[in-house]
Amino acid sequence: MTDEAATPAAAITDVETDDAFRRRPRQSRGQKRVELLLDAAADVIAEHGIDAATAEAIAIRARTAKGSLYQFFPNRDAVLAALALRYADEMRAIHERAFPMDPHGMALERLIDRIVNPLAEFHDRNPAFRRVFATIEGPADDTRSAPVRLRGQLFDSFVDRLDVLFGSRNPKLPARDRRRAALICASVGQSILARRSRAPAADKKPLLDDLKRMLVGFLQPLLNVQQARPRRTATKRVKP
Amino acid sequence: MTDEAATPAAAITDVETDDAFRRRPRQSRGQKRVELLLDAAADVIAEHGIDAATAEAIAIRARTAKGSLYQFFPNRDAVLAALALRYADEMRAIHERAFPMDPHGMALERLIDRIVNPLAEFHDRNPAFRRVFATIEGPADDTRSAPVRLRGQLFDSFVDRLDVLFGSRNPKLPARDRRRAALICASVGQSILARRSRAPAADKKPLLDDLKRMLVGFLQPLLNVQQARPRRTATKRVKP
Amino acid sequence: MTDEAATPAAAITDVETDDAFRRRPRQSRGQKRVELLLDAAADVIAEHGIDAATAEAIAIRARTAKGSLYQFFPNRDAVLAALALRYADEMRAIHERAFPMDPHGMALERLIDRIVNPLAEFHDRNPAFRRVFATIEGPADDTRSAPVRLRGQLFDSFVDRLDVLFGSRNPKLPARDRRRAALICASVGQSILARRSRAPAADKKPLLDDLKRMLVGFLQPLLNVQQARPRRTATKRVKP
Amino acid sequence: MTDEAATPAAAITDVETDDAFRRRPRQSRGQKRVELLLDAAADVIAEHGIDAATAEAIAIRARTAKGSLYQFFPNRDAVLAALALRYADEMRAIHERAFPMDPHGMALERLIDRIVNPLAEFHDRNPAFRRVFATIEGPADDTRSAPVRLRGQLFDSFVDRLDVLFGSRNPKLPARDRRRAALICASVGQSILARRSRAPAADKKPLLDDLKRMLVGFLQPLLNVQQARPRRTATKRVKP
DNA sequence: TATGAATGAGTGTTCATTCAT
DNA sequence: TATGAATGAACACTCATTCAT
Repeated sequence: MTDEAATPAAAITDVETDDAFRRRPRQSRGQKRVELLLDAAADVIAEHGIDAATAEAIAIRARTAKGSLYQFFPNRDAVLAALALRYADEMRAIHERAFPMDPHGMALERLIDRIVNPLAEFHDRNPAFRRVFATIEGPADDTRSAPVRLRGQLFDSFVDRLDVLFGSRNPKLPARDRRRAALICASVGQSILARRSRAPAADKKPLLDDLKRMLVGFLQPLLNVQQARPRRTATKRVKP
Repeated sequence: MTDEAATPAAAITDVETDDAFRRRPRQSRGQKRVELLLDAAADVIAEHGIDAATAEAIAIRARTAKGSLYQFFPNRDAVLAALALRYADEMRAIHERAFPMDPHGMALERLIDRIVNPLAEFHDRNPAFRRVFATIEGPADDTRSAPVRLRGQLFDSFVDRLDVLFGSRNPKLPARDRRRAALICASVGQSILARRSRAPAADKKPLLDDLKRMLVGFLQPLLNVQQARPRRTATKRVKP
Repeated sequence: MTDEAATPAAAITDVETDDAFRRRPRQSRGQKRVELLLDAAADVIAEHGIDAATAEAIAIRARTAKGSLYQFFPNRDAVLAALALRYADEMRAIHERAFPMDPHGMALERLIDRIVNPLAEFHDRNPAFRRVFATIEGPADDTRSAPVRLRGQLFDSFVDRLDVLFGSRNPKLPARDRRRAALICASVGQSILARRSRAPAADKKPLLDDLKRMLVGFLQPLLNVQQARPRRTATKRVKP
Repeated sequence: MTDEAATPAAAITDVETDDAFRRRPRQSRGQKRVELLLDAAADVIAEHGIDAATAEAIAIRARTAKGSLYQFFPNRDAVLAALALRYADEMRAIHERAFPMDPHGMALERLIDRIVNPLAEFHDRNPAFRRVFATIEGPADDTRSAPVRLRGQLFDSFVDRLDVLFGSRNPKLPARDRRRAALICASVGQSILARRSRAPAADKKPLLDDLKRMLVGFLQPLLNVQQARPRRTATKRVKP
């Protein structure tokens, strides 16, 4: 179980670790500057989109000289890649907490709550994330840019997690169906959560409820086959 | 009824009609050239992404001189806008056929089939569409480019259509809930259809079925309330 | 004989023909602009050295916008490569005239005159050539720049020519010695001619004479072994 | 005699003495650091060319911080200038040993051996020297960099030495011819020695022999006039 | 003092748009 | 009118040099 969960988690973090930095900053000043630059990049992306996140725009936003950016990053894409990595790290932490060790004893609704709620909060908190990394666009070109590649890896690792989870919930479910269900849930979740974050405050709660209801409705027939489980003596039926 | 459908349809087409063309070509010669350019733009976008759709790339793909492009379009964005318009036109035709005059007598499943199937086919046929226009990213900046604006308008008009449809299916449904349901369906549909088009052939059918099942499950409680009333006693057909 | 001469001649011209141009200019205007740019590059190099031949400096010198340079050349190095090609073409013409079809009947002094004189004139006329292409620096790095590569190829093809010539003069001369002699003559010639072109006018003639005397002295023992040739009936000893 | 030799020797060393060092390091510690930096610069130049010898590359190669470089040198050119000075010092030592006190009693061949051999060895040992300082390119611009200026001075001082030497060998030789001969010998020597150092091992000895033979042949008529006097009648010496 | 971060002018390159032919 | 050249503003990236720690 731990292993199953560990693999995809690692997949997130190992993304592009190699050349993400031109040189790892050795003075605390540099560490701070790197964070500043990533924050600046996120701000620019959030406000003006990824195409506006030029080296200069990022530098200006970070109140830094353009050259400083290249002290730590080999090129502009590396900044975005590092930003993605930072998101990936936080994502991993969220996943680690969200995906329960033993999901068998948990009602589907609660399970979904546990996963969806922190993701919703994450989307709310990171406009740049939803703007760049919560997109559907797929690979069609060899000149893939780092952010696009990372976006795919982030998504895939989330699908992996769901895949494993669904498998442990219903081992009878054929692998193909399981993976497809995972893909759909990830896709729908990403899509609705991104939209929800931009919705007026009044719609946020209902949108989240609707998403959950949709996922429950979709997953129920796939995962709850073994409804009458023997080890539950007392009633306490989580779901009627 | 016709009106209800016409309004959002018009919304799609009237988008940017004013300056989209520098000079509306009346001769079929020019018309053909425009179509060629739009085809070329779509091809380039499909293969290399929107950033690669430079004026020169489009012209080369269309086997035309760069200058000719500006004979018909005031600027590069106008090309993309025109492409979006062309998609919008086809979309409108699809909607016109898909959204039935009298949806009352139609089972929800059939209704969804009617709308989703042609859209799925449309996504399959237009890789450039899903690559650029089937994205979530929303407006956040004044310097927004035409394609982004149009993408939003396309989406909104689809939501409008669904909104109207849902309203005619269940007039009791509060406007706010209705619109939200429409938004969710549009968002989910777009997301899954775009992904489906890039999926391996074997997955295409199941993905479509899953999407439909998901939508039915989500809409059933919202739209089928009135149907159940007369035959309430016996059957309880809601979910076999 | 014709073949032997043709091979190295071709070697000069085939240098980098492929991507020297981003796009071959199709209007006569463009042709002129290309020539202008090459002239400008040559001027800048002649006056300020190759490091000063920046894209901007060349453009300014050619009274052109910086961007125009990239209309015809894929990058800055390609300009220098094209310049080298132009030199190579002229060189080839010079060689074609200088290297006689049948050198057997010609005194060594005359042979050398025929080769050295036009080269001296060429060096005089092309300061940029001697500044960049008449240098010794050899390969030591993979990131070879086009001009350096071309410089080597130009030199090598000249050595090839001499090699062939020496071989036809004295077939008994071992290939290794022949090639070495060719290398030395080319190297010495290049070195002295470049220096001569920068010398005060009064020194130009004596420097040329000295170079020739040096070459004659060096080559005499290698090439004139078969001194008593039967087909020369009358005395008319060109060189005692 | 000592004076004659001393003047050009001094000329080599006095070059740029003033500002070459920002602060002349008195502690052996600093001295060592300076030597390390110069070694590093030479290495980088030898391996990747002078353009690659950036302040950072040199510092990294010297396992030093970039800032330390500026502790000892006012700017990057000063590093190269100091390197040139170091070469000049070694050169001067070589010259001091090579240029005999009384060359009158020495055969021309031995004289040339004495000068050429250590220079050949020096070229072999110092790839950076031949890469940067053994070039023909002459001054033509005020913005000339220190290395170029120094390269010229090194060469000139060698010419001076030869000039003096030739004068002492044949006082009758007109100053103009003498200086020209010195120039030619220096130029040819530099050119061939640089090439020889990059030649395959098997060619090194023959190339050196050829160079010597060439120089002997060239200088014989100019310097050995007084020796030939007694046997003038018969032989018809090649060029009196 | 030694280290490595900060700075910004400069260079190569792209590309939308205009213009001459 | 169609073609492709001309233009210049923008952007990515480098590197000598200065500065804070």
